[in-house]
Amino acid sequence: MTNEQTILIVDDEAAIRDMIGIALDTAGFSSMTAETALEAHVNIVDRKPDLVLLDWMLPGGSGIELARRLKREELTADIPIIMLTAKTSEDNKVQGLDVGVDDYVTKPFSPRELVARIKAVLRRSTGNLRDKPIRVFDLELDPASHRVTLNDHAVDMGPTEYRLLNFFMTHPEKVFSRDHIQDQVWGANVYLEERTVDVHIGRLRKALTSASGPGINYSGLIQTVRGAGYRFSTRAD
Amino acid sequence: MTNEQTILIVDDEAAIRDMIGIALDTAGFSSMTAETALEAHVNIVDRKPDLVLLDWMLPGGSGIELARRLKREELTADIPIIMLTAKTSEDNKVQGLDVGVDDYVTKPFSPRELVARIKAVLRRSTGNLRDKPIRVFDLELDPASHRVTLNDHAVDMGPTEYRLLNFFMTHPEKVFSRDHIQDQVWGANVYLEERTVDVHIGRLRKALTSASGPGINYSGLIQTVRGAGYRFSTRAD
DNA sequence: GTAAAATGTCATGAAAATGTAATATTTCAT
DNA sequence: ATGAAATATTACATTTTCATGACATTTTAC
Repeated sequence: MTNEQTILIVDDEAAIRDMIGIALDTAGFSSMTAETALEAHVNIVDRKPDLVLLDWMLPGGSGIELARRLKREELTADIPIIMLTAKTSEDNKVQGLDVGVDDYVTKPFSPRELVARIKAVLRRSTGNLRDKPIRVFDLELDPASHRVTLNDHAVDMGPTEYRLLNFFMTHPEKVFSRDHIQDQVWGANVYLEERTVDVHIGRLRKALTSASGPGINYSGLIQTVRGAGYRFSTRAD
Repeated sequence: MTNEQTILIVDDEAAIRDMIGIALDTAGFSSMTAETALEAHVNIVDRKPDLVLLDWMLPGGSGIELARRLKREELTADIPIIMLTAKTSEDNKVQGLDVGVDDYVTKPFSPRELVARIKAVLRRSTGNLRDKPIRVFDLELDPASHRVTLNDHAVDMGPTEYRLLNFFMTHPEKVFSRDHIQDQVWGANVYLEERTVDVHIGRLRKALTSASGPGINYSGLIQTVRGAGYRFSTRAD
């Protein structure tokens, strides 16, 4: 499947994980699972799911702790979280939403309800921030259509170069080390040669160059910072 | 580098401690070791390592206990912990690990994977906070973008000159001996000719001069203190 | 399945940065 | 003024870092 969204299910009961997994599968999502907060955290950092279903009542009360932590760290703060809980207490809700959790589903729930909530949250979170096109001069990256255009002409590049450019355009005027770029673009704990980043930077520059007209060359936006990494900047190098 | 990061290895097997120690050394970390949870705790409080590698199978199950304790105490809660676990023998016990540990690695692991995970965790925990730009008149050094500007024009300099200027701008109005500058800019355990500092001072001054307009020359901020060293000062020499 | 596209690694050469030594200049006490 | 000491500047060999093209392999589209 082309662009299936991935949901991470975090629950210590296998029966619940299976049930949810089947429901998600039916609804056209792919899913992965974790039993513990630790396992979940590693999975999230490594594989960046589109949404996390998180059981409130994980052993050791670590569900809420994990949620707080995910929202605190920049790398994971954008990933929507739906909390699952058996309790209907208002306290929990307040506490959970306070942490920045996106929604809240109480057990027992129907698969249909769960799927509906998931879709709603995904729609909301992708609709707000990530769907807005980013524009720098005549260079535009449109997440909705997954397209990059320069002077309204499509810029041809591979998926990795797209993610790279997307990361740069959403984090302008900052240096990033090759390691950091790997974390953001490839996912943490993917072991690549450091130079691989260079190669993709080169490919991105080339794509921008061949799309640039005779005027300014947009590849100049991707700047090499010797000894430090790379930087996306509109200012002269 | 200015601050070499220190990793504490906590494992009861000497062979594993040695192996990890060598791997870390190769990767440019310095390391210290502890055999028992008690010894580890003393080391941590005493010497504040940047990260702890903790075997959870310490005698008496004290590895988990130590992790829990470290995360509970405010003084040590911010120190990242990576758990070393044997093969997932008893999943039930693994759940007890949900104490806020940052990552885990299952034995046997490759040194490469371990180092990559350590770097990733360190990036996540320390990379978030970034320093604010420092400005002196029209000279600005911005750590986030790793850039020096003078009247909004980029000042071109090498990495060493950047570190040098960064050190001076964060420690203005004080004289520093060449030795002290070496420690701060090159690192404590690097031996250089004393005159090397002079050369880099010269390069920094030159960079500032060629970026300065016809008005005041910013290289005057880097002042020679005969017989003592150098000083960064906004006051006339 | 097959062809095209994408990906990651390596080798190579170019460019930049670095540290040292040699030489030039400045400073200061006398 | 003069010479010694301290610092500045220059030149250069070496090392480090980066860009790029080639290539084998994997993934994707059809």
